Amino acid sequence: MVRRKIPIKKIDNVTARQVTFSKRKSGLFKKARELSLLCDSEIALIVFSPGGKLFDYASSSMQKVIERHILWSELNLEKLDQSCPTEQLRCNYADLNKEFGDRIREMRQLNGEELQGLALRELQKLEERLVSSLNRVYKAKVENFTREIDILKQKGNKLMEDNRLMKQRIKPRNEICSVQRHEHEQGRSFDTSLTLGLSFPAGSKYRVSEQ
Amino acid sequence: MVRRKIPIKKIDNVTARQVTFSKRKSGLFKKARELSLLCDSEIALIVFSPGGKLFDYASSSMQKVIERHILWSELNLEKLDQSCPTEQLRCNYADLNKEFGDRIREMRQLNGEELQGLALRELQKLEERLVSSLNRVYKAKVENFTREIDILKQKGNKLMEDNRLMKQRIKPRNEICSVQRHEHEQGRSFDTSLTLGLSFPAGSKYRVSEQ
DNA sequence: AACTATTTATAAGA
DNA sequence: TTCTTATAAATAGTT
Repeated sequence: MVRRKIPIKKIDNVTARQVTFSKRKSGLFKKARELSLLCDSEIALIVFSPGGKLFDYASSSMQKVIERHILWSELNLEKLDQSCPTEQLRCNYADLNKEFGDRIREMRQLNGEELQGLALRELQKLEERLVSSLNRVYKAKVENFTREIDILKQKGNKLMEDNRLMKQRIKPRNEICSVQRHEHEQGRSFDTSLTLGLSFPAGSKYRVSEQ
Repeated sequence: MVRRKIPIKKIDNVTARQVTFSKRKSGLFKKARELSLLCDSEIALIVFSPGGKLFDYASSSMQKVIERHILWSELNLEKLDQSCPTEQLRCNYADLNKEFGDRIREMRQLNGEELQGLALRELQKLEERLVSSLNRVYKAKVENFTREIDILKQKGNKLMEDNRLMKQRIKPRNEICSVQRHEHEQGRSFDTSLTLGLSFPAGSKYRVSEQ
């Protein structure tokens, strides 16, 4: 783009490539910052150098932008209905979808310069509501997972208590009881010996944000 | 940047802002594509318009770049050791960390033009190995979660079987047995009634990729 | 890192 | 929206 125009294809010379990368990277990040400021738009930029080093920029936070991107990707692909497990959640999503359609149709009927800005604000509000609702759906999923484990533990503890009581009734008669094959496990609380961290790294840094 | 220089702050006029957004967005995406091609670097760009519309670009795939970003963020922040649950996984990470340090030191001792390219390739290989190892660590975590649930179910089933056997021993004697308070639960397989989908949307589209 | 000749990007206007 | 154009900004090659 200057002393001589260069073709846009991989630069073979390693040194020249490194220099160009450094220069153009600065330019790209500057442009990203400027667009974000000038137009008040949310932007994320991730760049890995040819050497594998990471450079990034996010107008708000990388986590936020990536989450928003995930939400919009799922919305656009209309794939959520497949991954929505319980009836309750399915309804939740179906309602949102219907509402979204209704609103879009409503707004299509509006005309005139003045109403365009209004429609835009309506769309933004609608988006906010969708994002917030989807976040609630995701949180419900995570809660379900945790709940399953809790319920399993509870049921296990009840069974152990029953077991213990029945044993007390049987033992005094000094019977050889086939169920004692698991005795070594009795008396411990019903739990596994596994100490678990997070199920997925996203669970720490990239979890769905609180509403 | 032209007929007149404009200050880099939010453009108040809505129309002007939309026009500027459209123009600069094109420029930004063009620059991102060019940098990716010229320097063979992995790039992702996410832009939300002031109206909330999504535009994105990724040199490979958005999923890949975001995953690589997550891995590198965790590496850079050196937070993994805190979220690494089992001793085995902790060792895994510690070893990788040590190896990384050793290799860096090794390469720092190298000199000369010719060796720089070699060192760069070494770094890239090393990066690949780190990414692959971290992927294995994350997969292990997910497996642990699933295993915990399986073990809980297994233990529950064993206890239920014991319970049933003991009951058979007690019942013939026609005793009033306090443990029958849970009888309505007997006979079912040990499980919850919850039908679970994914624990997190990331689990589908943004899960750690297979190695 | 600096310089600078050119190419690109783009703000304002049509 | 799209084009035109005057100018600002970015940058390839050089030092």
